[in-house]
Amino acid sequence: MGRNRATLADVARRAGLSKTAASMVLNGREGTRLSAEAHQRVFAAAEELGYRPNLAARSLRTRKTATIAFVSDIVATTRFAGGLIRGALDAARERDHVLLITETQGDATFEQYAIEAMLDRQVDGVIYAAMATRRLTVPPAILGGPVVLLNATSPDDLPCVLPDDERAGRTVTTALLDLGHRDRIALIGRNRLKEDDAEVSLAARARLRGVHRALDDAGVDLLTECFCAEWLPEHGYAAMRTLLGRPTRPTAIICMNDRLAFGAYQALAEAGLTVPDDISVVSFDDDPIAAWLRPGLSTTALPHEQMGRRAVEILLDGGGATPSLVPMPLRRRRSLAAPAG
Amino acid sequence: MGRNRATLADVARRAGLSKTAASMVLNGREGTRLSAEAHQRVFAAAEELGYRPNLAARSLRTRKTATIAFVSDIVATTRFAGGLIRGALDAARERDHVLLITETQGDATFEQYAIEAMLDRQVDGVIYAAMATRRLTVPPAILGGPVVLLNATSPDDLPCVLPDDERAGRTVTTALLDLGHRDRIALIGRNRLKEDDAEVSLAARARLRGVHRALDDAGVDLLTECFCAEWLPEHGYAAMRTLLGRPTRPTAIICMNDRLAFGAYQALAEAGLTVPDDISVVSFDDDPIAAWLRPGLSTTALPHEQMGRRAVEILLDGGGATPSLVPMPLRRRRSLAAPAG
DNA sequence: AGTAGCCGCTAAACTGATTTAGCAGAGCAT
DNA sequence: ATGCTCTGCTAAATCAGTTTAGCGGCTACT
Repeated sequence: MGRNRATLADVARRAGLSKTAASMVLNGREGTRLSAEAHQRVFAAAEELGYRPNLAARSLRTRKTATIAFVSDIVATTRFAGGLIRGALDAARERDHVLLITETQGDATFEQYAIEAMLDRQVDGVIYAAMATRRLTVPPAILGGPVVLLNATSPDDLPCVLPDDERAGRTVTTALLDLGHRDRIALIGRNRLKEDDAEVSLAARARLRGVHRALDDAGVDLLTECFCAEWLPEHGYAAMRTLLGRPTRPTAIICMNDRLAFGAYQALAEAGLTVPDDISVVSFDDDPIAAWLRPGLSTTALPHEQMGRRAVEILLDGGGATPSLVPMPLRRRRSLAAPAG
Repeated sequence: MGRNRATLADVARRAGLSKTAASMVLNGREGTRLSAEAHQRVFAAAEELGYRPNLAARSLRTRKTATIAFVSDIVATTRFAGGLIRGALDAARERDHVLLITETQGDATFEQYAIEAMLDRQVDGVIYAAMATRRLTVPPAILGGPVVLLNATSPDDLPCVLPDDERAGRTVTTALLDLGHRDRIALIGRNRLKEDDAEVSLAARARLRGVHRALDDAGVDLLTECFCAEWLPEHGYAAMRTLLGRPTRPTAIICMNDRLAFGAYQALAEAGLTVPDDISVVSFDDDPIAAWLRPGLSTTALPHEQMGRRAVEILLDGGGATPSLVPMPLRRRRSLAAPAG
C-alpha cells in the first residue's frame, strides 16, 4: 500500500529549494515571500513526481487528521443509517475529509473501545449518531473536541441535527384537512413509551404535537387514536382491524410511521376496502415500502442524507442555530383523496 | 480532541528507563533482555499515566495504521450495506482495527478521490464492496496492497467473498419439491441483462442455475418463467397477473427476489387467492418486508454480516479458498405449503 | 555612516513513536 | 591479566512532514 511515494524532500530537491519552501508553497501559505518562479518550480516538481503528502507525518505535527469519527449506536439493523452515512460522506469529501465509522451497539464496552480508537487516531471531530431520533448522554471522553449529535439531542446542549417531526405532523394533517377530511380522521400508533421517554424516541411526541396543533388550528377533533405496543406492520394491522370493527368508519388514517401504514393497508385489503377511495392513508418516514405499496403511500420523508450532510457542515464549518431542524418533505402518492360522499 | 496525552517519553521517565525500553516492553517484544522489574515499572507507569500511543507517530515509522478502507460503489441506496458494514466493523474491532469508509457512487472521479484519500492515509488494506453481487474491475492504484472483494469478483482473481446464490437456488427449489410441488412451479424474474452481464449481476445467473439443477435432479420441468425488466414490486405484480391469466394456475412461485415476491403477493391478494393455500411463494434476499408480509414470506437470507466479517478475516488473517461462498440460509415462514388437491 | 527594514530563502527543531547499533559491567575461561 | 560472552539497558537515527528563528544582501532613511 503506497510504497515508494515521493516525499516533500524529493520535491524540494527537484525544485532546487528547501523543504521549508516546498512545504509553504504547497500549503499555499500567505505572506511568504517566495518568488513566483519558486512557486512554479515547486508545483512542477510535485506534479512530475506525483507527490502526495504523507498524512501520518503531517498529523503528527499538526494534530489534524482530516478525519471525522462517525459513531452510531446501531448501523446495521436500520436501513436509515445508509442515508445518514452517505450524506456525511458527501459533505466530508467536499471538505477533503474522510469518515471513520464505529458502532457502539448500545454496549458500554464497545462504546469505550470505539472512543479510544477514535482518540488514538486523533480525529478532528465526532459525529455521534442515533438511529432512532432520541435523547442520549454522550460519553464525557469525547467532549474534549468538537461533537455534533445526529438524529439526537443531549442534556449538555451540544449542537445537534434533528428531523423536523413536529412540522411533519402538521404537514400530514393539513394534507388531509385540505382535502376536506374533518371529524373522521383516525390516528394509529399512540405509544406511551415512545411519547414519554425521550431516551427512546423524540419523534413520537413531536409528530403527535404537530398533528394536534394542526387539528386545533382547524378546530377539528380526531375520531380516535389507537395505541400500538410497537410501530411494526402487525400492530398497524391489528389497529386497523379494531378501527374497522367500530361503528363509524374513518375517512382518513394518520399512521405514525410507514410500517404501521403497511399493516393498515393489509387490513384494509383484507376488508375489501380501497385506498384512497374508501380511506385515505398518510404517514411518516418514506420507507422504501411506501413507494412499493399499491397505491403508493403518501408520507413525509426522513431527510437522512441532508441530516448527515448538515452534521458535517456544523462540525467543520461551525454554525447555525443549534437544534438544526431539517424539514421532512411530503411525498405525495396515490393514497390521498377527498372523503367519499 | 485528545490534548495533553502522556507520551512514551513520559512513561519512560516515570519508569526510570529509556524510551527504547518502554517501547519494547509495551509492545511485548520477544528476546529483549529487560528485567522483570523493568517490565513492571513500565506497565505501572503506563497505567498511572493512562498512556495510549499516538498512532500517527507509530504509523509514520511502521507504515501500519490498523485501519482498513471500506470502499463501496453505493452505500445509501441499499439497505444491504448496513449488514456488510456491521459485519466488517465487528471483525475489525476484534482485530483492533478500524474502518475508513468511502463511496464511489460508480463515478470515476469519486473513485479516484476515494482511493487517493485511502492511500494518503496509508490504510493496511482495502475491502472493495459492491452492493449488488457482480463482477467489476478494481482500479489498479489499490493493487499495491492487500485487497478483498466483497460481494463481487474481478477478472484479476483477487480474493473475494460472495453469497452462495447457486446453492440458494437449490434450497428454495428443493423446499418446494419436498412439499410435493411438481410440474406447476413457475418462476418470476428472468432477466437477460442481469443473467448475461456479469458486471450487472452474478446473482441472477447463479440463482437460476441452482433452481434448474435442482429441478433437473428431480426430473421436473418448470411450468413457466416470466421475464421482468427490473426486480421491483411492480414487475412482480405484473408478472403474477399475467401468470394468473393463463389456463393452468401454478401451485408454487419462485421469485428471484423479495421485492418481486412482494408484487406477486399484491396481485394474489387482488385476485382473491391465498398464500400458501392456493399458491406457495418462495424467494431470495430476506428483505425486511419478507417478515412483514402476511403470511410471512419464506426466503433465503443474504448473509450480509457474515460476508462483511469474512472479508475482514481474509484481509487480515489471510486465507481460505478464494471465492469464499457464504451460505444463504432458508428462512421458513408461512408462505409454503403442499399443493392443494 | 549607521541602521532599519525588506526580500527571498534555509537550517534546524519538533511532532511521538520504532528500531538499529552498541555500551558498561559481570562472569568465566584461558 | 586478557579476552570472550552474556546481561540489561540506552543513544541516536529514522519516519515525513510543519514551523520557528534567522541569515545575507540589498535599499532607504536619518
